[in-house]
Amino acid sequence: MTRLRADAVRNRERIADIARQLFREKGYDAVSMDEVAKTAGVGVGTLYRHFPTKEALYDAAIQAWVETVNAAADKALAGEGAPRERLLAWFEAYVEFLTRHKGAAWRITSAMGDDDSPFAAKCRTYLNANQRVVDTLAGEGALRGDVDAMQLCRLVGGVAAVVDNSELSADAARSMLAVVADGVLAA
Amino acid sequence: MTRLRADAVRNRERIADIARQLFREKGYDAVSMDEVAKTAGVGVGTLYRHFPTKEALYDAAIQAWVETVNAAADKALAGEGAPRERLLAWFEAYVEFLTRHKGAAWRITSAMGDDDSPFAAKCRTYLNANQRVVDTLAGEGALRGDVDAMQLCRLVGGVAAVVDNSELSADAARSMLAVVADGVLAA
DNA sequence: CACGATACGGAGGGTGTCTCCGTTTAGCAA
DNA sequence: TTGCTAAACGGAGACACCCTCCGTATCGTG
Repeated sequence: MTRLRADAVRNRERIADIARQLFREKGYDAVSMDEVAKTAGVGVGTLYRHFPTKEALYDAAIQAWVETVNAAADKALAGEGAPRERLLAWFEAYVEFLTRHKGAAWRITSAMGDDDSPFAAKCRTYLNANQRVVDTLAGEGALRGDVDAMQLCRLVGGVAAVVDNSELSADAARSMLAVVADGVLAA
Repeated sequence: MTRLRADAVRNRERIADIARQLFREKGYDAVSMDEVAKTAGVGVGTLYRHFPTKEALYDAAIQAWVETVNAAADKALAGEGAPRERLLAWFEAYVEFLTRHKGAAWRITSAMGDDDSPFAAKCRTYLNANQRVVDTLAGEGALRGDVDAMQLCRLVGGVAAVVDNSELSADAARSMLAVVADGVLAA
């Protein structure tokens, strides 16, 4: 295992930073690899040396915020409110995560259950967080028997994708999430 | 208003037929306009004379089945069962419609509320059908007060998109739809 | 049958992802 | 410091996609 050259490390980080900004402002489709390269002041060859595909670059660009998802789940669950409030708090946090980068919600939710996707690692993290939520609330007897974490990922991810795509208001998102919450909570 | 030439009509129909088959088998992205043209035995210019964009061709290709959606809504509502059964029957029919062509569910659900989309007409039809379902069940006092048809289109469309994309089983679809149904039915 | 309006075909323009390879440079060793 | 080699760089260009343009062929009417 040979060390990475210093200039390579610098470039990799600058590229990921630039890409993060661009993707965040414009969304996945509206940013071309040429644009990322030009903005970062490197050739496209350099881009592809560091990130084998555009999706891999995207994955790296949106990496940082994924790592706080578990903390967010804990925070939502730790509240004192009724199960419904805590579940909704988690749902809203989850949607907020997924919609932080335009186009990410659908891409990630699409990749759920696909081990070959560049987003597979992120999906596992999300699935895990949802699993903890399910376990906690089920332990309190607050959920219907047949709720599982993957299903929740898909339901809430689907809502997030629609909210992101149609640029719906937070209120509209909340009322859709309330439907899902009421559907999984014990009657 | 001059008449259409006979060969033009023939070509238009053959193109739409071929496109329907191809899109249905492979999904929107995996079919190129060149492929449609070659398979139909025409030049791409002819394609674009009849359909101004790929999305317009897609819209035409999936047209036929849309026209039966109102009948499907009536049929689902006409049943004798409890509101929950009838609502679920409608949801399943709706998802079955949207997933009949790979990739259509997300495209159409994305276009909800966008009057400029090539799918705007389809969206209105779908919205209408959902509105009738909402009106009927609300008339029976079976729904929560704040349910509206657009929200339902988005929720069920989101589920359809995920089901289509991840090629989920009918059972998996049903259990997700049950969550949505329980979330909108009066407690 | 002749002729004008209509339709056809496919080369090619513009843009996107990704590859290939000649050139440059970092970093170590003498 | 200097020389050398493996690593990294840059950007031309291959390939695929959607779509346009215009010269050619065809329909259908007078």
